[in-house]
Amino acid sequence: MEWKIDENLPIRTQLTEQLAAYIASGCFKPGGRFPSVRELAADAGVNPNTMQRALSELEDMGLIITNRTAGRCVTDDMEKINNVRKKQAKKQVEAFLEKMKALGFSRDEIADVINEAIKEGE
Amino acid sequence: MEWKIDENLPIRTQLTEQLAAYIASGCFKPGGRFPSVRELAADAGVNPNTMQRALSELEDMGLIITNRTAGRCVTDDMEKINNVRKKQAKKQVEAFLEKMKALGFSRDEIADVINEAIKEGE
DNA sequence: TAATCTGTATTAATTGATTAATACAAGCAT
DNA sequence: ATGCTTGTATTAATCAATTAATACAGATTA
Repeated sequence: MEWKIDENLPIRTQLTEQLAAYIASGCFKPGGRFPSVRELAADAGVNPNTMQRALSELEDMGLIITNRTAGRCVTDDMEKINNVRKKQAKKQVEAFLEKMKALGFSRDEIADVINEAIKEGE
Repeated sequence: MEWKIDENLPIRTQLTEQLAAYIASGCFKPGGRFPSVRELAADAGVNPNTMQRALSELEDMGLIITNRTAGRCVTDDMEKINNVRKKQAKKQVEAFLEKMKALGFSRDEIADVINEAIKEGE
């Protein structure tokens, strides 16, 4: 499992976002077992308390289900997962466009730059 | 002057980024007068100390020049300004692509979504 | 000259996030 | 039944960012 944590930004937020992305992208199977708080915390090199809060947020989003003593599992509600995926993507797109516009990029310029970047990555 | 501050993220970083964008996009004329620390701080609703640090970062980036007692002015080095503009844009593009990939979006999907979003805004 | 503005520096207080160190109750497997 | 793991809760400590309240020196301006 891979973690990209920027020490300068709130950790809990990043944990939530990345775990949500892992679920949304199918890295965690819908309906499948979800790792324990302590396991995830150790893996991410983070305090269990912080991870616990991130998981609470994931549950609020409806992405995981908690069984008090038997651990957690990923929701099997594919519609919910897809909704979260779309919502997160929309959020990223909007934030990106806003920042590019602030830098003075026109719509056309943004399209050019992004298409160029996508090509380069191949 | 417009400020978009997310209380959950480090303020100084956001101030620096937004001011850099204002300069990069030409909202502040190259070579022109730059507002005082106190003025900017009051306008942004932020502590002068925090704004001061943001301005220090802007100076480190070479975007503004400080005249100890006569205030500051924007650099007239257009090349420097353009470099910063490109650098910031690249940073935004890369961060955006990474997050979209984490959500399980393919290159084609990303291209579709972004082009759609650009169209919609018109 | 006096008032005002500039950037800068300093120290303390405050606030929030994160860590740390536990503890507890419930389920599950041996 | 015993030991293990689970999620959860609690309290204190730590650390960094931000705010607050000043102060100072130099330049400008009226």
